[in-house]
Amino acid sequence: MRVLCVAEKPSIARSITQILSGGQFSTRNSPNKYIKNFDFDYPQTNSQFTVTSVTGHLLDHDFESAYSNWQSCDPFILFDAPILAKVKKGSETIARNLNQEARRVQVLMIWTDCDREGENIGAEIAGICRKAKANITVRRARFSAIIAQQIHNAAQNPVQLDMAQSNAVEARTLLDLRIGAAFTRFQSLQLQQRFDQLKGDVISYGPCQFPTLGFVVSRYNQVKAFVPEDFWYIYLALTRIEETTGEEEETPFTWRRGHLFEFEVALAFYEHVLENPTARVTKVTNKNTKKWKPLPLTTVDLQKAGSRLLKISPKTILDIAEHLYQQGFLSYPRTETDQYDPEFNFMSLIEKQAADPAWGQFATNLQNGGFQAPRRGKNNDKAHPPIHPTAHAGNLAGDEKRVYEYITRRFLASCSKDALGWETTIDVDCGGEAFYATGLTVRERNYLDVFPYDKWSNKILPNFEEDEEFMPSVCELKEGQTTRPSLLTEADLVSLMDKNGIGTDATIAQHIQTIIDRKYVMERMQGATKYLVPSTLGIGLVEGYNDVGFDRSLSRPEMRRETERQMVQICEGQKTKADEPRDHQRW
DNA sequence: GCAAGGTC
Repeated sequence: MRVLCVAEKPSIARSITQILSGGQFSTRNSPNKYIKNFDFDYPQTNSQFTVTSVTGHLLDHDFESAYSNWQSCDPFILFDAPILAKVKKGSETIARNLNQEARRVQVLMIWTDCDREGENIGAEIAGICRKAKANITVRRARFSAIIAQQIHNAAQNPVQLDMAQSNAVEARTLLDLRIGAAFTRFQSLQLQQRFDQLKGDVISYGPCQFPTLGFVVSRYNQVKAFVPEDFWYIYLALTRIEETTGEEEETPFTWRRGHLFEFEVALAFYEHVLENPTARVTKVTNKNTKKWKPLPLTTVDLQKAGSRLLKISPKTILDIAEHLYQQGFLSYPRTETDQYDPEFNFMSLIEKQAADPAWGQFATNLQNGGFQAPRRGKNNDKAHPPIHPTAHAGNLAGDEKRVYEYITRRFLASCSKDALGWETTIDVDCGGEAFYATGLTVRERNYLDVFPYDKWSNKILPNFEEDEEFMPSVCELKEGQTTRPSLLTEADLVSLMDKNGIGTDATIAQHIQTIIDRKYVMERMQGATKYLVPSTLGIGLVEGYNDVGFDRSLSRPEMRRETERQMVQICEGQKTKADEPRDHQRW
């Protein structure tokens, strides 16, 4: 029997081939320069296998040409206009390869990622192969990690494609196109007519880009509407001569009440303290504490860290990681998974870092007993492991080097131990009011030695005994003001989108780029931090949609959440894709 | 000229 295996991307085709063939295979070129066809015998199922791949989705959706002219077609017709699926521009060679290979086999086995998009890509592949060979048998291999035992198991126990999941994706695809095209044309034409300065600009609407814009505008409005408030607090401090250094050291104590917004009340407390100014130590607490090592790295985390620590935009970070992946230095950089498979081979990867001049010694220490299995996060996309270095890269430069370094240090840190410390809390009573001071002694730095991005340092307190009394050297009623919230940073925006389900790990950065390209949002540097500021156009669009008076504005994330919920319903068989567009036409 | 989702 001849079997054609099709993976979602070339790298997976190669891995599957390695495992199933045991390394004995021959390679043929395909009409596409990225894709190879691998042939070998698979005696376990008495078959001859050919393994190839696509590169993600093969099809693109668009309206029939009768609907392509913006002027001559009412945008609202687009909600009902027929949509055609055709092979994407640039993917013709991939489709031709499938066509040729399918003719040679009896069975098609789909090896796309085991997620919704993977199921849909599988259906696209099946469609193309069936056109080439109508009676081809279609099977689905299910695997959640590139591990020999799982891959063999998947090859020997194939299942069926899950058409419900595929249909859910198709429903979303059509919905996004209809809504996006209709609203984009409508608002572009309307606004271009009203405002000369917008002539020639596309004013796009998208179900992801608008909530993204909404977050930026909403924070901007909060900043603008902010009115600072005065508050008051009692500040207590004791100056002592530090025994070892002979220097004066001031130990500040924090008021347990924090700060108060009414001056008279704060003053009353303060006067009471002044009448009884002797401070008494009520309690000295010592306890072990630790600073947790970082979780295994996801795409969203990498983008946040990159923006915050390396000052590289989310889009650029992903591009750099992609390039490092293609060179074989990194695992697949688009992943939601923050837990490693129990069988993951950490040691062989740590070994590869032992040669590095900067962190090689740390890697060696991990090999010699310093290793501890990484923490397990809550997310698993069942398709890819957390981002980790797969080879040592010694000759990188510039931002590539910095990104690789962050990922590698983070990997080594996650394989190390939590930092351990000793925390001291001094509780003090003064005039009936409670104050406290906290000190920290770092006992074991552990992961911190390889991960300079986390700060945790000693804060030494002088010795205090329980029931000890002292006269504070400072006791003041201080005034402060609430501080204005800051504009949104790129890292904040990535977090908000992730939390609200706007976009995916692979697309969040693109949506941010889109609202910048559309001139809805500008980047503004303040010191070393990049903030996002909405333009007049961006603010106007959001205000416009808010004013329409829907209970859920199109600039809010709820609409996307609803689409997501309905996709889950399709996956679970409670709805069909035919329900979807009609539902949305009501508004 | 419109979207969002894969991946190169």
